[in-house]
Amino acid sequence: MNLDSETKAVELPEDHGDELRLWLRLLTCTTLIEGTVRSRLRERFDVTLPRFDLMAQLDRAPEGMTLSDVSKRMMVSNGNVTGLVERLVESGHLDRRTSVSDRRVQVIRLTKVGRAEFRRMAAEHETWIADIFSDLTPKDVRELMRLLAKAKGSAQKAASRRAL
Amino acid sequence: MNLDSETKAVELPEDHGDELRLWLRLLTCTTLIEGTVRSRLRERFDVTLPRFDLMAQLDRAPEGMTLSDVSKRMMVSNGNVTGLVERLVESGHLDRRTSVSDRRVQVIRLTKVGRAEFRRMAAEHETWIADIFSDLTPKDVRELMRLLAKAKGSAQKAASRRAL
DNA sequence: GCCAATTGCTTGAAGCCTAAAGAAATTGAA
DNA sequence: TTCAATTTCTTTAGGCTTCAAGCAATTGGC
Repeated sequence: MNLDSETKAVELPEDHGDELRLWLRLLTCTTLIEGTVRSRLRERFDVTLPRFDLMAQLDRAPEGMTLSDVSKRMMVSNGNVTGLVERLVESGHLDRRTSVSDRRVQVIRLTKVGRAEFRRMAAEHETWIADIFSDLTPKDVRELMRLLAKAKGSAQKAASRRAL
Repeated sequence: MNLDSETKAVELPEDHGDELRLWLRLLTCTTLIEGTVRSRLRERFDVTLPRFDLMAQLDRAPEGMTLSDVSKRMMVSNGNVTGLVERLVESGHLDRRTSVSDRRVQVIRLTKVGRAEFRRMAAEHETWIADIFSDLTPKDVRELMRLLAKAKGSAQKAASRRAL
């Protein structure tokens, strides 16, 4: 039995430098792309990224979504969604109504105008993303998808461990 | 000569769905991890993520940095840095002085207290990150690093193309 | 030296975001 | 039925963030 190795595990700090560098690189990539997308959305359509993201969620839900659904999907706070929705209703992109079966619940949908405008933006948005990743081969893309899925699973597990 | 393939390239929309899904997954991963780190920083040290990030930049620059340097490194606006620095000077973590050679320039550094506190936070922060990525093998980590580096390069090229 | 352009930073307006507290509606156990 | 617990959403305070406009200092071409 090797006492040293046991002692080591407890007393010596492990080397987590690689993971830290991975996190920083992930963050840099995302920040870079997010910034590009944000400024293009503003220049071309005078819309903010959070508004675009919210409309994207609703575009996939023709029946509408509750504010809680949106909050979970976008991984932002409830209060945040309340404000975002308020502004998008104000600008005529969203329709909001109280659920008949539960009067606490607000159901929101894209208006006709909102949907048309989103589709127009989304088409162009997709080409920006393709441009941003244009140096990656299809294999790179697949491999990144796979590894990020694994990373996501790992992060979710860690988050739920913490939540206890 | 294949006329069809030329026509296709111009008239038919290409399929960029994979790149879009990759972007969404990248964003989800980052948001998830960022949220975990933010709440742990708040719970354990009552500090915000932007403050931590700024201190991390300064920890690596014993000679100090100018606000512009910080702004570029953190990829945030100048005005943002002005406010962040203001609050961290106020709380005694940062020292700020006007450069003698150029009176427009503000040089900021960690104070003794700021550095000590950052080191304490950073040590724990590193273990959180390791925990978050604990399902990834060393090979996964290497491979992700490589592919993200490639993605970063691609995104930077796209951003500079756009800037013209 | 002069002054136009540039650089570094700050300010102000608007919007995004969180955490925490609170209001209103629903649920479910006794 | 009753009412405590839960759920859904809003509100508030504080901080983060961007963009655009503006001020002050420096630089570079003449």
